[in-house]
Amino acid sequence: MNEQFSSHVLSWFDKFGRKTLPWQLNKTPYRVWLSEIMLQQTQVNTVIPYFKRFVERFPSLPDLAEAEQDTVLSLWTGLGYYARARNLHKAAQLAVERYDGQLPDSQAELETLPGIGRSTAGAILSLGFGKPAAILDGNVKRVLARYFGESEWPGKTAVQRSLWQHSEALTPAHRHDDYNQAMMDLGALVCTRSKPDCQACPLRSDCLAYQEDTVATIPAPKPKKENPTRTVYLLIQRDIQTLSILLEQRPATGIWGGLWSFPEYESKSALLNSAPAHPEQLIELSPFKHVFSHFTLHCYPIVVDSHATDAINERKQRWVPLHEDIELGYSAVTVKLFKKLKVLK
DNA sequence: AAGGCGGGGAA
DNA sequence: TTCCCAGCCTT
Repeated sequence: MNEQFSSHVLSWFDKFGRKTLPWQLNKTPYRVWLSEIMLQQTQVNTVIPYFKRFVERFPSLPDLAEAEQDTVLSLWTGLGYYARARNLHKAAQLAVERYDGQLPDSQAELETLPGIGRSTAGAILSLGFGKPAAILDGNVKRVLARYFGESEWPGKTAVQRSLWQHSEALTPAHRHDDYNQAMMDLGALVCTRSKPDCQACPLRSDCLAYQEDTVATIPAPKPKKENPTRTVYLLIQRDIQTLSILLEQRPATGIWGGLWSFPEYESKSALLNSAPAHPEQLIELSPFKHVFSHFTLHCYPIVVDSHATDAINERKQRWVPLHEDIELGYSAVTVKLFKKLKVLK
């Protein structure tokens, strides 16, 4: 029964699976790990150029461990979910300390490293080390939820547990790596969230959702809650002589952790209180919204022109030249505003 | 313009 | 165990 499932999946993989993604070439545990972290919340096509830049700069795990965090974050700029980059960097350093610069090859040890959970550990073991292990990423979750006609939201603890059991039971001992890749490919290419191509699916004949015509409603959507609004005033302090901008590094944890951003204030008056006393010019840029999944940020950027002074308070700050690429991590909002500033006279 | 994606760490 | 993180892509 389970053998039939995996043999259907593997036959499909032989014909249609992806076999030449950048991380599938010169395959090593390090490259598999890096790709899995990048792919955690980001789609393949977005990841590819980031992955290539990253491995070119850091060909091996010790190279990554030795790097400055700012450099790591700069290579992550635009990819989002920056905690992934901080955890990746930390995990590389731990692997150097504990495992002589190698990734460990057991599920339990892998899961002690920050950023590596059950599914990512399984992927590293199976794809990177060739050891049998099960995975359950979003693609696999969707395929299994439909195959077993799971009508409840897959994020629920009980459903999650059940899907993991199915995944463990179905993962074959032989060709587990191809099987795992196949399940991810199936979810990404055939069993897509909307408009799945059931006619092309090797599991069609036994898929409960297909039989019961519930493919369109599985997986059930995540229960949603309202999206609150926050407002920030961004102080863009500009040195008109050198065309440098004063940025500050955010705290190591939390939103945009470790990235370099404009100082934030709750109100315009608070911002002006911290700005130079007699600015030469004060420009209020157009406010804009930045939407996150759990809140919407209303941004009010205010450019204050002055001559460079020392850091205005005890926060960690530095002047960054507008027209040079410094290796620092920035959020998309910062990148967006830098672009605006470059064309602002 | 709105909603989905998605695994892991903190609370 | 629940809640929170956070930007790109598809619809």
